[in-house]
Amino acid sequence: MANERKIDCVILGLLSHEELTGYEIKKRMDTTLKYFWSASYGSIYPALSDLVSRGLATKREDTESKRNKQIYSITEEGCRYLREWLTVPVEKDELRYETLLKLFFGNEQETKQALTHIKAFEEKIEKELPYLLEAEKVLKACLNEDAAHKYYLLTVKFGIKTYQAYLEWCEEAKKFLMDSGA
Amino acid sequence: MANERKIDCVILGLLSHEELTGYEIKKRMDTTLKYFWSASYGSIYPALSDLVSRGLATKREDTESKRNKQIYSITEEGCRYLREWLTVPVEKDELRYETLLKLFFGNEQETKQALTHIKAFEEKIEKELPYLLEAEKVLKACLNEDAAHKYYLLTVKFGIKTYQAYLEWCEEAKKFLMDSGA
DNA sequence: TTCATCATATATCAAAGTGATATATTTTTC
DNA sequence: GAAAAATATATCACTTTGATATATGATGAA
Repeated sequence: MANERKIDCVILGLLSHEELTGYEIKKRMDTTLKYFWSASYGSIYPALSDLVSRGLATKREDTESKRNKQIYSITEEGCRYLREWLTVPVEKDELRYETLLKLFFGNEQETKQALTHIKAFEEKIEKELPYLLEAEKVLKACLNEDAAHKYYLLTVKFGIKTYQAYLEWCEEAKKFLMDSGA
Repeated sequence: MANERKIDCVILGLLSHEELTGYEIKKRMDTTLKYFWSASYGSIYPALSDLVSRGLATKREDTESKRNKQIYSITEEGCRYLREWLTVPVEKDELRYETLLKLFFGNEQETKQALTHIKAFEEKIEKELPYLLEAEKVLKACLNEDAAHKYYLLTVKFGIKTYQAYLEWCEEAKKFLMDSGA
């Protein structure tokens, strides 16, 4: 258990809670996991085939719906693999903010440009924060319904804390740039 | 100017301030830019060759040192390219925290495991925060020496703000998990 | 002084992952 | 009933990582 592909672990993590199609997995990525992880179709579909061939998941065709649905489930072996991965220490937490990159090289540009990037960042965060706050409310209300909710709430709280810190920084950064002579 | 490779832009950004070798560029990545960007040798060296062939940078052999040093400089064309990129809106700010992923799937594990991951995260942040605080002090002291320092300080302040938010979250998360019955 | 270790320096490559695109069907909306 | 949106799978060129190989200069301890 040294070099696990992250995509395998995320998919198994999602499947450990419910059966899903590739499309639904992508949706989870773009909503629930969005604030701390992402994945593309180009990694999800091949990974699903691979998981099946390795016996970590199984696939069945959906007969009820009219759609060409491939429903994936985790196997016992898959559960073991996931559990094992969860015990291994975290390898990497990575932040890759183009906003900070453009700001860092800002001496090449006008103060105005820097302010534009900061404002765009601020707006994006302000737009997303309400969803996190709503999620917090919902999760707090149904904390006892599922043991997993406790952990979901923790990741949501992480998002809220950092987003609030971002907004504070935006305020200070704007003030700093405007004071220091635009 | 739609699809710029990020690696080209970071390298040009660094070269816009000083001449550098590939090795030195990697060092900048691992120290100064570390908190919001990263890059590997496997992308830096090919990108440097490519930048030269596109006329955005020039290469000269270092004759003074005994080492096999290839020193790269930005060209006028490269400066234009960089300036142009800096004006284009940010495409993506991405956070990819394995810690949160393992926490999110934590219902599969013991509370103890979750606490272990949180503590490891906390320790890592606590270890790195002093460097950011030191950088802040240094930059504040020599703010007027270089126009770029203003922007460096902003990115450092971003790091400090978020790291402090992380530490607050760690405290709360640990308390929450221990209270909710370990 | 010599030997090991560390830092400097460049280069390459398999593997992982992205982002875009193609295709087709069902469901919703106007 | 036509158009638009959502569901669903699949593929591929391209970017980047992470590991590894190779070699030499600098440092310091024995």
